[in-house]
Amino acid sequence: MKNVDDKIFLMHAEVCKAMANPIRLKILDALGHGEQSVDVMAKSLNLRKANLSQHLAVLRQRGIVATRRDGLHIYYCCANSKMLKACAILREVLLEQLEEGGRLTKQVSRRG
Amino acid sequence: MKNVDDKIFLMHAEVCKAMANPIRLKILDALGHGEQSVDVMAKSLNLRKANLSQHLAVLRQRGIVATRRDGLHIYYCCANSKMLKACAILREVLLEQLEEGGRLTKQVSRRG
DNA sequence: TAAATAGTTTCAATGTTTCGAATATACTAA
DNA sequence: TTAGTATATTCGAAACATTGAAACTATTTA
Repeated sequence: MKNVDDKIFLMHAEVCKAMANPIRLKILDALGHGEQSVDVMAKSLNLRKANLSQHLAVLRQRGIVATRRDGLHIYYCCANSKMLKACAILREVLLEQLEEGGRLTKQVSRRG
Repeated sequence: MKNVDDKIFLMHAEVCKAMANPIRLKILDALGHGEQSVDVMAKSLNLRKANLSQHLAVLRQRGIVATRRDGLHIYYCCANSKMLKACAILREVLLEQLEEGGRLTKQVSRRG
């Protein structure tokens, strides 16, 4: 049997794969503010329902989001706030990089 | 021009893509303990050099690792410790899920 | 300079992800 | 039961990722 570390690396890669799409990251970001129905998300993110549903399925399969049905509507929420925390840290780094990049670009154009 | 948020979601997805592979996560984990040469990593991770180099290129292109040459050797290190922090949080969640799963399995088999 | 070592890149085969379109399922109301 | 709304699944095509093998570049040493 495979050891626990290898299993964790595999699971970790699966989670990253699930997050490796800008639409799915927007979905997670939206769910960070509270649960939402597919319908509402489709409108606010401007996506076809079928496509949104496919992305939600990916997140569901990896246990990143959880669902609750209420009548016709299915409400999605983030399954674990620590995952949002991990996302937030990465975004922090990227924002820094973006700012850094902007500053460098300005310096270069000032020189050119 | 695309707005900053969209750009961040795209960059974030790129970073997740780069991390969405168990080999690359093992590489990052190894680099968490300090810089290492390709040669040493190839041996410790039991990978062909060409393949390791391909994975390192993915991490390099996304700015996740940085390099330094010293003579014949090229040393890789993690470019930003916050990224390791984000990885650590995700692994924490996954370890919890794995433990939770194990506990449930035991309960089920006790009942069965 | 040639040979050796460390690392990278390119190519082609194979596998995976993404999407829209069509189809299917779950629930509600008439 | 039928119709209607909300969501999910399946399929096929295009785009993308992963791999080993071979060819390539950079550095050191003789």
